[in-house]
Amino acid sequence: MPELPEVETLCRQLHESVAGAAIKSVSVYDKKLGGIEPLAGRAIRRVRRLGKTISISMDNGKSLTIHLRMTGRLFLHSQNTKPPHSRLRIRLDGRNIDLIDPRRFATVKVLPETVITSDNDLMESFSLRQFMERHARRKVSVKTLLMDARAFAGIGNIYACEILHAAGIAPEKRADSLTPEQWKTVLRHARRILKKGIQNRGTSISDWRDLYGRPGENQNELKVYGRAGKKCLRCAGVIVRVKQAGRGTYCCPDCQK
DNA sequence: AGAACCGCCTGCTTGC
DNA sequence: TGCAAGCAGGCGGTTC
Repeated sequence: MPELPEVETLCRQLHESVAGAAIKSVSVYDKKLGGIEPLAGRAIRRVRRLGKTISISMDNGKSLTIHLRMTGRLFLHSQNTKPPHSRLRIRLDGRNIDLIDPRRFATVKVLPETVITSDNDLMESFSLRQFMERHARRKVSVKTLLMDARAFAGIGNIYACEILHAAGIAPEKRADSLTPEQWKTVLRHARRILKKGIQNRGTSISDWRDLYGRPGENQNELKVYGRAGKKCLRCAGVIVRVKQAGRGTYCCPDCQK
């Protein structure tokens, strides 16, 4: 599932490959996506990430925004054939960007370009003071808070599990019970883990692929996610999988307190 | 107001 | 072997 590192990978690759290109046409293959206003003739200016959203800004002051949700991918290719589960195609000069999405949760919109200043993105600007004021006293679990898009941009289930394991904090621990020092520890590990995820072009635990169809390499770095029953890599414990707020959560009961 | 829960989807896994 | 049920989960909307 695409989280911050996966979406950042796609945005960097898109910007590198298609900035300056002109859109020839856009085809929507899935009615569920709804109508997209015409984009033919527009030139792509830049591609950037806003949380987990991909924003492709064009030369008319609007931006094509894509959210991949669970199983969405973008695939840049030059074939005429339609890949399985392709829901939308953006045609450029001799190249296509296909939105591939088996579960059909992804969303696509054309929105006016807005100057958005996010203050909750650990890879961009993040205000610790504002975070402490707004969220540190909340009664939700620390894992739920890590995955709350208002508190942190782009952190999903896999990276939340990894961050809490690295920080030695139990996922069900209440957010309001962490000291400022513990939050600093969490944020330090979060930055490190997200950065490494980007360097590794994402975590290909199931069907994640980058813009060119290549798997990422960050699955080799995972310390807890998907490792139920295996030995903890930090201590002598055994990783368990528990259900928390409806999501599979991996942690080590011995070294996460 | 804040926290918990629901439903959207479909491919894969599990159990009989 | 085959088929149905169970499961996965981001996030907007609804309910408590």
